[in-house]
Amino acid sequence: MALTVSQVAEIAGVSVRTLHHYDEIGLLRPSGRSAAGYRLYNDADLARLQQVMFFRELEIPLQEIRRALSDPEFDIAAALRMQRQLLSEKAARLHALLSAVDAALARLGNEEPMTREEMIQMFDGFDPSAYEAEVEQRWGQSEAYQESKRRTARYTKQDWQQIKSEAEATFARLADLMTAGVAPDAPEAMDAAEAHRQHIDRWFYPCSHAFHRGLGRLYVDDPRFTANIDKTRPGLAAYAAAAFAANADRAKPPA
Amino acid sequence: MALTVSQVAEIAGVSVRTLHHYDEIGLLRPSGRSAAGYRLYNDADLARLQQVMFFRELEIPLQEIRRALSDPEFDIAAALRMQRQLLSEKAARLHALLSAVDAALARLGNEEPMTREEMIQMFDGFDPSAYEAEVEQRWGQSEAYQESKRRTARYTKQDWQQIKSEAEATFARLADLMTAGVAPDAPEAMDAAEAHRQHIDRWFYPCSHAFHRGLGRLYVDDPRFTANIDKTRPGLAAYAAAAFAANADRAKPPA
DNA sequence: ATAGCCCCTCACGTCGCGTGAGGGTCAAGC
DNA sequence: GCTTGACCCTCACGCGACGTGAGGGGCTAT
Repeated sequence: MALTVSQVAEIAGVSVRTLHHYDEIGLLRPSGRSAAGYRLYNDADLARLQQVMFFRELEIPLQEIRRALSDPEFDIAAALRMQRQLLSEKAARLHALLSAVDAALARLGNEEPMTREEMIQMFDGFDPSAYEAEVEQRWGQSEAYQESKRRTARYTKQDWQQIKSEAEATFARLADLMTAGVAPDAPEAMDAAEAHRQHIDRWFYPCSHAFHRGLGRLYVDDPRFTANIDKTRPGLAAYAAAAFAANADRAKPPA
Repeated sequence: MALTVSQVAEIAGVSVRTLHHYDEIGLLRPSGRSAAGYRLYNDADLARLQQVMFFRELEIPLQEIRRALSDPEFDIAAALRMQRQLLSEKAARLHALLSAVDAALARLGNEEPMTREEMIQMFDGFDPSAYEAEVEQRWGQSEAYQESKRRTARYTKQDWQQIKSEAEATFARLADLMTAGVAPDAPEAMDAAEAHRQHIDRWFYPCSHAFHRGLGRLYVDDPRFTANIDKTRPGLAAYAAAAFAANADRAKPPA
């Protein structure tokens, strides 16, 4: 019943070198050796290899796998949850990439052999250079800002169009409410604020209610934002800020 | 307008070391140096960095990116298609992993602290040991077989259920056509054959029309396959083989 | 006894950087 | 004019999970 390296390798679909490696780092030591020093694996070794491969497939570092398998107290659930989180982020990133590639291919299909410059256009569908430096100062190295930069770098032109129209829609909704004389802490206004928060959360960075309230303040404090927003309707920036704050209070009432 | 490493790093969201590295390997050499030897990047350099980051995000090796950017004849479309394929496979794999993790977590939530052995069960939802040796002989070390082994090792129990029901559906479709007296080279039969081919292609290995034809032959030549398929309806294996061949001819007519 | 395939142990290579070590540069404040 | 601190430079080793020989022994069959 004792199997040699190549047999185990074949069964498990890994390379011989991989088995050597796992032996070296103490992740999977064969239970026996032949007289000539050949590694000999029994059923228990195979079972352990299965476990190793499971965790490896989840992209858990080998060292951690080793610890996990040796520690009977190891919290598998916690590890799985962490890993799940990591995997779903990776998946989301992959989907964004796929649509970026599709967009690129679509263009390639239609017209002339798209230049590389055109391709890049997809990636700077908006012009960050004007605001970027100052935004940086205000938001500093905040997590949110970093995350936003990471995310936005990946959006395609199509994405940007959708983002823009969505953003306009939420502000239009707020503008209508304002014109109708609805108070910014009315439920409808708060709902519109919430829609905006989710928009940010979806497209830019994880946006808590508290953070959203801060964003509202920025809209009135920073003349560039104020000017841009008040183009839709004068006073909208202040109205939006009040609605954001009310919505934040609704979610987590002030102490 | 000339930027130093840290400025470029900040803008692009990469590390200084990364820029050093890209310089070292000739992927992105700054267009200038200051008197003191500082790297100085201009707008063209930034543009090139954008391109590099685009391809890098697609997980293309840096060396290939370098070649791509230096070769004006480089077929971007082909590269994108290849990369798309690769990415979508990765995404599929990730989703399988996610559901595997979810399944594991679900069990963990309910019952006793699930044993590792239970966890592994997910991974051998089917029993390949019975056929494996012989299949190996027939298909030998073929690329397809290796690829299939690699892929199938990763499917979860859920996946297998879906695969199984999909497979049954395609064979049921063929069985219906056969009973209805439709010729195996009729369009409907060829469409059903094509559905089966895509099923294989999706779940097991890249399955060309030619390869699919060979698969059909295997279904009639190998009594184990024949018996299993003819359980649904006697003669179905032969009918399927004929339909596969017809479908292959349709895709690429015989010389 | 020879051939051919298996096995072993070093040990260096790969990729995309991270992370110092050791030292020069530059603008600002004292 | 000198120090401070934030930049910049060039080596050069480290990492993670193996790949890929090199050099040598073992096993089995003809």
